[in-house]
Amino acid sequence: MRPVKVLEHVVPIGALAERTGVKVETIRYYEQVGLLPEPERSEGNQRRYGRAHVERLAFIKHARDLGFAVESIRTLLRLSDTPGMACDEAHAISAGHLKEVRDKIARLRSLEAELARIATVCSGGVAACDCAIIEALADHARCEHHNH
Amino acid sequence: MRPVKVLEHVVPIGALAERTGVKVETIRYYEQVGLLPEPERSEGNQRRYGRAHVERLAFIKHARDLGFAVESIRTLLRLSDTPGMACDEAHAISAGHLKEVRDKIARLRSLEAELARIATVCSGGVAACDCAIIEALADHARCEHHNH
DNA sequence: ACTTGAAGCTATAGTGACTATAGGTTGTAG
DNA sequence: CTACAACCTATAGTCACTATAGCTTCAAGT
Repeated sequence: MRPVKVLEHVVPIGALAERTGVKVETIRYYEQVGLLPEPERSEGNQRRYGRAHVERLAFIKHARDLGFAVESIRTLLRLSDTPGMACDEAHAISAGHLKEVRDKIARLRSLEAELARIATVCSGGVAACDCAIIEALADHARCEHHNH
Repeated sequence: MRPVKVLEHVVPIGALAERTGVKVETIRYYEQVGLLPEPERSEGNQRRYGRAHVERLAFIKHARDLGFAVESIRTLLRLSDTPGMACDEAHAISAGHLKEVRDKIARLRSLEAELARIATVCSGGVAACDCAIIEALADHARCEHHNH
């Protein structure tokens, strides 16, 4: 049996990137801002990640995909590291973020309606248009979008 | 009749900010990046804006509120400055932006569903939760959100 | 053993669209 | 004439990366 020189779960940064779908540069960035702990290094000073890093980075990736801010993720990670952790706080972060997402959706729907209106004004051919889109943008008074 | 020292439509930057709802710093920024032309200056080197500036800044504000990128606005302004302008191009920019907004809405709705699911897992009391939100984030396999 | 080339390293600057700060000057009302 | 708000420039900071330059290390092939 050959000596186990490289454990299956000890991987360089490129492999970690491939496994988690997070870019190499982004991984180094997460380390820099303290989201991902500093890993061991090879003799030649290259990063070597273990199973714990893979899991932690997967957590971060999933949370980022869901739109959580890095600051929120930092808190969530801290909570998950705490043994008898405060579930309330995690719930609050999650609920707060859900509210933000819903607000953003509402705002975008309002924009969508206004943009659709503007876009159709000009679709009737060159005759009516000199140019209706430009005019719609210039003339706020005629705007049905009142969020602002 | 008193001499018309200050025309009603020649205003300092603060008044322009108030009229358009754009912050003073942002106005200077727009000038810096070439969206808003450099205005006349007072003897003491302070900016003095005329009616044209008010209108142009209102256009920019409206377009930004609608989520157009500064780069798109630059193009739209160029088009609106052209006499026999290319309405097609304005229409394309507008339609492209509408598509972006719709894509963004779709993505956010997917996030919303997943977040709502995660948030409810934990709402049944402390018993079931150690902590379900953290677990949901850690365990991507159980995730119903498949955009990523 | 040696070469080559991909993958890794650090440090720094750039992105978009502002926002904030420091430290100075001007305009105007009392 | 004195306060003081409003203005000025220049520079740095925000967020979450992304890109670049100029190196070193690793692993596979000859």
